[in-house]
Amino acid sequence: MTEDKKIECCDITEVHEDIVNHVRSKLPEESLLYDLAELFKVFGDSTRVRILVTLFESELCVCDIAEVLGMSQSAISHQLRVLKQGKLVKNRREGKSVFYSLADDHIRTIFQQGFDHIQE
Amino acid sequence: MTEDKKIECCDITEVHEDIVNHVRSKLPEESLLYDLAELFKVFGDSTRVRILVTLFESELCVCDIAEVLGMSQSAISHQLRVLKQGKLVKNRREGKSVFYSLADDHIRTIFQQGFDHIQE
DNA sequence: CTTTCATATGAACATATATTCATATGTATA
DNA sequence: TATACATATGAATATATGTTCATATGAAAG
Repeated sequence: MTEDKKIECCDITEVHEDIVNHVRSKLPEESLLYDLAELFKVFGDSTRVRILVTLFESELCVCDIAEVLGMSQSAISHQLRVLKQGKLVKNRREGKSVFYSLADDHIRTIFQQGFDHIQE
Repeated sequence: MTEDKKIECCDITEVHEDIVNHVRSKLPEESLLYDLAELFKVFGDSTRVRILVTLFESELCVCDIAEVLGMSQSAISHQLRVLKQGKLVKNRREGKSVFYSLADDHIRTIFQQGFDHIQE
């Protein structure tokens, strides 16, 4: 039952308890929300954002990304690893080079929505 | 001019230099990309994601959010501050309580796209 | 097989950040 | 005014994370 569940804070207990229970019943599964946060965490670094935006234009090898962004090959490589783990980029080998590209198109949509939010 | 700009890595210099210059010219302003990363950084924490999803359902006071998520009032209050700074939530005072709600609807769209990305 | 070059990776370091604890602020009520 | 309660906040702590440096891996060429 729910009536043995008591809310300690907030005086107007009954009203809030209803709302609390309703909201709780509507919440998505914990693991889904965790995964969502993990996805946004990957987007939440300016180096990774810059890499992804760079890849909007063209498939690129690691050293070209480093050149475009003015950063070390190692730093870029580490971040590409994070992006790959998040399934945001894919890569293919061509001789000594490895070319990276966007894994799917949700990224563009999400970034566009992000831009919209910022610019208002 | 551009020809004095030399790429140290990558043997096939000429080809890559073209791509690098092209991509560079298409990149959005640095500050915009920084702000975008800052926005996603706010989304990139499971407590804040859970707070936002909670607010999808209903306006709530701080102690109710804490109750729904099973966390301390202080922790929630600190995170609400971050969300407020990111202009993702707004609040209004009603007596001793402060009610928080979503600041705009981009958040739902962004989260939906995030869910879509995860579930494929 | 050895060398060269592009990329990947482990360790170390510095920085950022989420939560807790204690306490301050602000509002309503006795 | 004094008390109670909801919220906010500063300091401290623990943990996560981004970059650098050194080095390993892997592919092409001599």
